[in-house]
Amino acid sequence: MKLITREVDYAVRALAAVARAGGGLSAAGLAGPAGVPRPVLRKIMQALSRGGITRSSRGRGGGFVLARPPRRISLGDIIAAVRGPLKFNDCVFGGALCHNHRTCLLRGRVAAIERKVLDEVRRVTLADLS
Amino acid sequence: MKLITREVDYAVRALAAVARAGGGLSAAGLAGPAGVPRPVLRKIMQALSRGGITRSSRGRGGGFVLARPPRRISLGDIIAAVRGPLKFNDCVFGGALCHNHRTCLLRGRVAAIERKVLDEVRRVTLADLS
DNA sequence: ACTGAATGATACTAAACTTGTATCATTTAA
DNA sequence: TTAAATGATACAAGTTTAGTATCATTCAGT
Repeated sequence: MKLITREVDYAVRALAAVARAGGGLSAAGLAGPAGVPRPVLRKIMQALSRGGITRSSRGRGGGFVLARPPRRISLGDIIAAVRGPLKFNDCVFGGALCHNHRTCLLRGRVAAIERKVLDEVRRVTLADLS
Repeated sequence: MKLITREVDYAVRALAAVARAGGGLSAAGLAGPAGVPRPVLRKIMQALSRGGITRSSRGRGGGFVLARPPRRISLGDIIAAVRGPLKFNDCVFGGALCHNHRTCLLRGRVAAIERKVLDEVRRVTLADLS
């Protein structure tokens, strides 16, 4: 099971580069140094913008800047933007079939673990990763 | 991302049934009540036996029993047997290409989180889940 | 011995997710 | 007007997960 997929890894590297640069950086400018295929990086940067982590400016000379300081961008934010929210806990029986859904012992335990992981990934910030 | 895949979920249910039964249970006897396709359950039970969580007896009247008391079978054991060890941390660059492998900040953080999750899944036992 | 019920091992198919590619539309500065 | 950039979206390939099928082996009961 991967917590950090390739896309998350790319996203962290790209954001670190944006943070270092201070000014705006284009996807093309990011992809090269990071060793990431340009179209992939574009998709990732778009997801980060949709998630409110970066702000983009279009057109010639455009690019991406951080929407807030690195210390206020968490690994959890990045994962959520790129992959959607964490879900350790996909009930096999989808709630409909399983009457124990609310009381299921496994699910309760796993939900608790998931909350801890969420705490952890929110505690790590881009500032720690740059 | 799923910590609990369908197979792990099945495995927990099946083991809980074995624990309740006290005596040995066959895959066929387990699959029905749990609502799991029989061949799937067989594969899972085989994995659990290979992992030393259950002991099997073959031939007529055979089946599965727990290899040790429920309190000593952890969710971590079950996950490891069915899916292999947890790996949050698949380095994108596979170590060969990436010179920062040892110092990579992201990897260090994620490894720490992984250790915590390992602690957690080892702390939950089959006895808690039955 | 024979038979039927059971696991061991393994190969295969199907579905879902991840990764990477391609295209076209829109915006903006020069 | 043009070139450089993002927005949106559709598509293809690769990998993982889920489920199926088969044959070999073991063992109790007759």
